[in-house]
Amino acid sequence: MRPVDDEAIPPAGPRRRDAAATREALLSAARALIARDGVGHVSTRDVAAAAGANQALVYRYFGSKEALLVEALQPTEPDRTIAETPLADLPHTLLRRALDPDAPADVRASSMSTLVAGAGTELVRTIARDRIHAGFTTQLAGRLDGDDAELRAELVAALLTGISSLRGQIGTRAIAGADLDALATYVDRMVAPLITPAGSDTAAS
Amino acid sequence: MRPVDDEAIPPAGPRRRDAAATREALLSAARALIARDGVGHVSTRDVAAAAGANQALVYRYFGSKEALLVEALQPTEPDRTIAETPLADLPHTLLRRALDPDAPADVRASSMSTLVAGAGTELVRTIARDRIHAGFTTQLAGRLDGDDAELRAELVAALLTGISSLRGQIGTRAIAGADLDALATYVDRMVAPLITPAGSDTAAS
Amino acid sequence: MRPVDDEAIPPAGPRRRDAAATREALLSAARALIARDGVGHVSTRDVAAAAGANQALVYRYFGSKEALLVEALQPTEPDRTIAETPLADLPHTLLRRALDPDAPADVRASSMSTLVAGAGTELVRTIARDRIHAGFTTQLAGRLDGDDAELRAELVAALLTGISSLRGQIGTRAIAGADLDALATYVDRMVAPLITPAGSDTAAS
Amino acid sequence: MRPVDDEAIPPAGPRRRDAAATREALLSAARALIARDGVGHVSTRDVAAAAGANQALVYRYFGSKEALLVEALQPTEPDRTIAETPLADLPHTLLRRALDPDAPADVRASSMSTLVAGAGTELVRTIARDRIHAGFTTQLAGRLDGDDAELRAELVAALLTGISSLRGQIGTRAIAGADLDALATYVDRMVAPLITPAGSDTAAS
DNA sequence: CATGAATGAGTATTCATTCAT
DNA sequence: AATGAATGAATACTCATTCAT
Repeated sequence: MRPVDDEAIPPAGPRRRDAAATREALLSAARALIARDGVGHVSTRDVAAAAGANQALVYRYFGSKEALLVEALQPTEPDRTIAETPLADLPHTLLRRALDPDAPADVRASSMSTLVAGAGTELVRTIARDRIHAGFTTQLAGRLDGDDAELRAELVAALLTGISSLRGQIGTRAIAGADLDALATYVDRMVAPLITPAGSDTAAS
Repeated sequence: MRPVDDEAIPPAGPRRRDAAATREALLSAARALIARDGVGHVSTRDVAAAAGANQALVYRYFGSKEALLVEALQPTEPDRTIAETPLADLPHTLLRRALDPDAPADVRASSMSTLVAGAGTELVRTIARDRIHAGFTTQLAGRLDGDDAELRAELVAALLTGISSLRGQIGTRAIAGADLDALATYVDRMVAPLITPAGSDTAAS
Repeated sequence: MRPVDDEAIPPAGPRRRDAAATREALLSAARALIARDGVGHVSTRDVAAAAGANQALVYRYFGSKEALLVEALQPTEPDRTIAETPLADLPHTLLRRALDPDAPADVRASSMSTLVAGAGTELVRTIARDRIHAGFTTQLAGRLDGDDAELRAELVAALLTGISSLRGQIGTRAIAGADLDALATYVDRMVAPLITPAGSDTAAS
Repeated sequence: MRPVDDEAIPPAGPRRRDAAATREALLSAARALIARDGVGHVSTRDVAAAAGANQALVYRYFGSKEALLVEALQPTEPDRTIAETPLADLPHTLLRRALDPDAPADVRASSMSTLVAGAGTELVRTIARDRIHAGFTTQLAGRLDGDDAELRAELVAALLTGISSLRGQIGTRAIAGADLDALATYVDRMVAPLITPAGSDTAAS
């Protein structure tokens, strides 16, 4: 029932007398551990050790473990993809972003599949919900015509979340093994009925 | 699955001197707790209490907490839905099964979204993977014609997993609020490109 | 700022597999430590160590450190002194009880001066208040005639509390060095105006 | 003295580059906190914050938390009451001084009941003892005729200490609720046998 | 002279697990 | 077959204190 210990996260060298750097080191250690073991499995001790810092500094800089995690789960830079990508390109663009295995730890730590995997606590659920609401329920839905725009937007999120969970967390054979282009092709087809102008077909079942 | 205390799980009466029954009581208590609080939140003490049994019996009968959970996460009866439902009806049928909030605890405990939410541990990941392999990668893929059958089958699983996560765990506004019929309609449309005889259109993008 | 380490409390030998005895050992260790170091300075670890028991047993048997302390601060047997001693003998009788240096740890742990010395926490304040209310404000006052019975009764408590604080905690030269008989003589004289039938003298100042 | 948050202690503005003033600010903050929360509840961090100073300055100026507290617990100005008040007026005069809730923080911080309530540590015990020795065992006793002068003087201290503990710390019903005049009347009567020229009656019991 | 960064030891509490009965 | 006692390691968090700038 313990998380994987492969892919060890080496303790960073001591980063003496530099508050900003220490804070960042803690955050970044937290993200690495979250990405590797899941939100539910990070302890302040491990974070401090991985950051090469004293455990008490977590409280100096963040006030509580929870506050540290909340900050670690926030994406480091705002994502304009949903706002700016042409609708037709959106599905596979988002997919590639979500599945990029070379993404830095902070991106992986704040990915949807990481969040869903840590959905055992209200904290994480809230963060995940807010992120979907902002990106999909609000932003993407605003770009969709026709009925049920919010629902259709969230279904895009659901598909992407499901895929990244199966590929990144669970590791099912076909999805984990597929190449991105093949996946992108199918995702585009599945999403097409949601984003193409609904027109008269909304009523059809 | 959110840790709520509303829906209390009453301690079962003492089940003295009946090994099989005690074992079963532990399993069933574990399932109820998993369904209510998530895999990551069950303690052997709570399970024992809910089963009206002694905590040490977990070890007598299962050897470890982990082993108990593994068994509790297995579905109690084989599901013939994937094998027997006409392909065209399969998506919404599976969706209704996955989202039924009145399903018995053992079904909810072993649901995909419960598993994904507990994906912080290798144990749970393995169980989830095996279940998708059996139901989708193997069984459903076997019923699909054309290229990439396994991948297309797993994409159905991904969509359903994503939807039930967002509805049952995260609680996003539109998906959590939608009525099942509306959801089913859209799911059918999304899945259609995957299960309709692919014919010549597999190559088209 | 650390309490005295003289008069070491030896760790009791392991008291295996006897719940009642272990519970009692914890209580009694707690009382010894309270009597020596004050309520504010007992840690669950020290109590467990002094009791020769595991720290977790504090929680098994008492639920929390606070609950253990509350129980440890309770007198072990009800005191009928105030109810049954003739009024004229009461002051020196109570004094002797309060100052007996050979009293067992449980009596010393629950003494007024110990409580007052730990008055930094609401918990201890409440216990002290309740004890004085029961013994003096209610019981003794009920036996007093004339005006201000409650106040006069509490003044008896105040004097006794003050004396035992100065003798037992602070250790002032004269009070700590005095023999009990001399002390008793003066206490009787001080208390006399409070317990003698007030008659017409209440008005006099 | 009960840890209340009502009566908040505002952080003083920055007191830059004035060693003496900073030292004084720390002392005075310490006194305010002691008076409000009790000796056992002051942390160097809180003191520093309340003084608007850096926590490390506690060590620069005092060497240790303990040394700061020792100094904070000393009365700021010598009290001539015991030396100069006519014996007959002394009891109620001292009582009013001890119970004045509007006394400045430094007086309240160094009051006997505050000291007794912090008697869990040797440090505080020593301070309390020294203060009683100076004021009562030596000074007051010097003004008393007859036998056992030191003991009788300390008994006055004991009574006053007891009363202020029950009124200010424990809060027993009658003593905490009594008005000062009533209290003073009874205190005078109790103390009378101690300070009136004892003459031949010392032997009588 | 003053600051703020860093440290190590301490706190209460919980949990999976084993042992004796 | 079952019970309840006991254990050890882990967790989040706090505090007095020291060090480098």
